[in-house]
Amino acid sequence: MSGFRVHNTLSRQLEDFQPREAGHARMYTCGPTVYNVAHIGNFRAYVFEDLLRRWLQFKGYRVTQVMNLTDVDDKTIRDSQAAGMPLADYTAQYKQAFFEDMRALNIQPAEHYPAATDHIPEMIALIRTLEEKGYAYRAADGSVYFSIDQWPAYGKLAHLDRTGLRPGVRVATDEYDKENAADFALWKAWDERDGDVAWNSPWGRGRPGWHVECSAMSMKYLGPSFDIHTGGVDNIFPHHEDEIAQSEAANGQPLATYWLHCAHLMVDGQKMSKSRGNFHTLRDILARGYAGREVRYELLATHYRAPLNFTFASLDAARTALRRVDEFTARLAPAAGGAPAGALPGWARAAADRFETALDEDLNISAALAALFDAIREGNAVMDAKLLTPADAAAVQALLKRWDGVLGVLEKPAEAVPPDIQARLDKRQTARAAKDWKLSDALRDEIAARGWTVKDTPKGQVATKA
RNA sequence: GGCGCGGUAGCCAAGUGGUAAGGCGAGGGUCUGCAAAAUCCUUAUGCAUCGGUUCGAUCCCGAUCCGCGCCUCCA
Repeated sequence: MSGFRVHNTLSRQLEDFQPREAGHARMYTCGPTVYNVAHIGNFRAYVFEDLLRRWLQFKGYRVTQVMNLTDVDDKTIRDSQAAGMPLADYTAQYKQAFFEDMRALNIQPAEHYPAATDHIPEMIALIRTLEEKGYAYRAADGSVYFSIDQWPAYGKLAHLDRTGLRPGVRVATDEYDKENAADFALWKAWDERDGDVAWNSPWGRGRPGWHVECSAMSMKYLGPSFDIHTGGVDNIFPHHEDEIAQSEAANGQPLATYWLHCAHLMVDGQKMSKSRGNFHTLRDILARGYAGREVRYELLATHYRAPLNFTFASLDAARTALRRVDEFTARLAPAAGGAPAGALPGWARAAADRFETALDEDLNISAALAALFDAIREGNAVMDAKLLTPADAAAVQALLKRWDGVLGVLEKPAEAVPPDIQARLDKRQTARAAKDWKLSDALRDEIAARGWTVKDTPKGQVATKA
């Protein structure tokens, strides 16, 4: 028993997490299509996956995470052509932007970020295997399709009855050659809209279908069968269903044991998406003066399987909540005074237990944060009563650090005080020593005008960036 | 139509068959030269609606209403 239970989309049940290889968790997390800057709805999924990753590490597992970069598909081709750029140059800029945003959100890097265009041979090999085993067929135009009629388990993830699959409204004109409307492309024959984007293959020039990259790359980096596969709920069907069909038909073993899917980020009650145009990018939000850390908290604080309605009001609430965390840690440091950590005080021990119990239960982040804030309240009360020993304070500091290994949001990035602000702080300190309140207040106004806030605490002035 | 998610205080959000965590906001106290901040306390007789099971249901069962997602672009 690992104690960690996860909701598996396959069974729609909570299941105890047991990796295939003892002590090692292998996970594949569907990544971005790099045709544009990702929006924060996309990042909700990556923050969820980061929490999952960090929780596995907290539980003592070595984690191998793979996140793919989809750098060839209809949209990347379309938009690179519109920009008049080679595909690789066009996608490179969005790959870079993606990693910048991931850093701003304090998301730990995965072990592997394979790009689709670097794995065409692996995909061709997989398609050949499927062809040899009779799961794939070649259509008149040179495209290769997966035949779901040859794969009885089709629909097991989405819980779809194949007879109930309604023919899609959006059936592309070049898909008349399919035997079954639900068959999906493994290899797409080149057409003129693809321009110079094409690779040679046993079936002629063309490009891979969307789903096949994930099957080929997960196999390469994680083996034919691994532990966890994640993505947004919109990936359940068809993307993950198709991945399962391809991989399991080719390998004859389960692709992944656990399938975890996170709910959507909403805006005004509707799914945030590029096509709806109701999205915010991280850049936009940072430009409004919010910190990546605040956005991370906002995305993190709601359970991953519940829809999250994004508002600036809740981002403000996140900021205020984090300020409370910061005040507590700032207060704890002098209380500890560098003393060695003792045993956790009882109230902190209880909070630590609740924190772990909460995250063990399918990453119940709300209950874990409740434990955090209870600890802060009790810690403050104990400090008010001057009952916290340095050893206690050091132990609580260590607990917060341990928690932050999971949350990635408690530690405030240091703010360097610029020289002009520091000079005013020094002058103000002198003025205050002389009880020259008029000058002190004038300096405070000057500092405020430069975007900083001064607080007078028992230990002196503290300046923070507004 | 099929497969799903959600409806808990002003807002956000956990949770349990025995009487509602936490965050934000609000009100009050403490601290303070003033301020700001902080901190402590208080803040849902009720958990969409209607039935049922039960000694007892927000939590179990049934039905209904509302919002949202997927059903071959989508985290």
